[in-house]
Amino acid sequence: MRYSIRHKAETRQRVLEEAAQEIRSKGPDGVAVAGVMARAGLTHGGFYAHFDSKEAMIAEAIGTMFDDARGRSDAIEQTADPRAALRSYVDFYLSHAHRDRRDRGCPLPSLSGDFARSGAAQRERFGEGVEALTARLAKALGAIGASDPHGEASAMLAQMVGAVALARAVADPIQSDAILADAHAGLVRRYRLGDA
Amino acid sequence: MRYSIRHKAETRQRVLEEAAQEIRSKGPDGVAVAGVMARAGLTHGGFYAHFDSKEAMIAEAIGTMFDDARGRSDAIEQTADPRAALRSYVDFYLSHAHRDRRDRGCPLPSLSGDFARSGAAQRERFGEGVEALTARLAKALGAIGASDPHGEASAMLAQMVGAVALARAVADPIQSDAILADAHAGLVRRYRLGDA
DNA sequence: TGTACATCAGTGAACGCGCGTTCACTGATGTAC
DNA sequence: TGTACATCAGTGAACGCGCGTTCACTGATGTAC
Repeated sequence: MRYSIRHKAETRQRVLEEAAQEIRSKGPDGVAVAGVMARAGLTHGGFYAHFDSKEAMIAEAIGTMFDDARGRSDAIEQTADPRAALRSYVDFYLSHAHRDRRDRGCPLPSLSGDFARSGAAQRERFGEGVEALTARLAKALGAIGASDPHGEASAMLAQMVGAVALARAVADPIQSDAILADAHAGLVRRYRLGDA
Repeated sequence: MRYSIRHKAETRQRVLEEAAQEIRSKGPDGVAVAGVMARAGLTHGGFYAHFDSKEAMIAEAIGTMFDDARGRSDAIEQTADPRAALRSYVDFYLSHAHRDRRDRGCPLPSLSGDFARSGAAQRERFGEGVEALTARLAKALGAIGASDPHGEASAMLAQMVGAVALARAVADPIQSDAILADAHAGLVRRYRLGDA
């Protein structure tokens, strides 16, 4: 064996992370194998030593994106006060920073349109990501006394995803800010997250 | 002059309508000039007699899509009872039929991700479409006594757009149905649209 | 310890295909006589 | 009214480019002696 056992795995992971960023900022169709490899400091020819196809890499990169998202939503479970946990997640999700950094944030608002058109494998992973996030929100909503925690978590997530998706797509910054603020106000009022 | 004066304009309109459908089902990057022309019963060579470029055609087709959407939301203003109008629009928007027919429905859930990545001209048109629809919902919400009609309309639209976008992207039909139902239940409860 | 060998991650040229765009040509039909 | 002509929407072959994929090759380094 030439390189250390971990060497290949590390390269692969680096490629996946670059891919995950590019997918979020350019969409799955917008990423080019050669571009992702170049960002990882490699040439495109080596790609197939790591992945069977571009499509297979995209499917795996979805996993990487949701791992990132999971990291951010960990705080929901780790914060003792569920109301404060929800408030801080909603604050983050509907923030200008989250809207403006497509390459870093939650994959749901950027990519639901693209994945609606893609293959079953990718859509299954996407569905698992949606469910995982919904379950975390549901736990917190249950803790503050929601009568249908999972259903309300699902509706809450839809509202945040839709608001960020629309806020990113409109050209006018005032309109965009208002879309985020309106969704934020609605959620804070509905779940009494104010001053939490 | 060879063909009647209207002949060319009619052809152009036919091409735009086919393009609007293809954009919604395949995304702007997924549409091919040759494919759209073939659907309109033409060969690809004639395309440039009608449009300067593929991009120019996409920009115009966005207008066509919002014209379609405007047609569907006309009912909100034309129905006498605002609560019934809202209920029927929410029913339509969160229906299985709307989820399953991407090529016909509202362009917001399918395309917000794509337009977040596109040029200013296209995003401006998109923003106008969002605002027009929000204003219609706001009028009805105002009529049923909402305290901040425009803000609540914006939050309501975000929730519907997010729910349809997610419902289209997940693979599992049970999960997908649940996402629509949860958003629907939330809106009906919040605005007392039950049995309207 | 030092040296030869084997491995295989990574290189870079090449191929094929799809697609946007161009262009010389066609032929249906409105107009002029 | 009928006929020749001019126009131009539409045709279809061709071109160039980007990109996914393949493949023969390289060279850094772990292992065996």
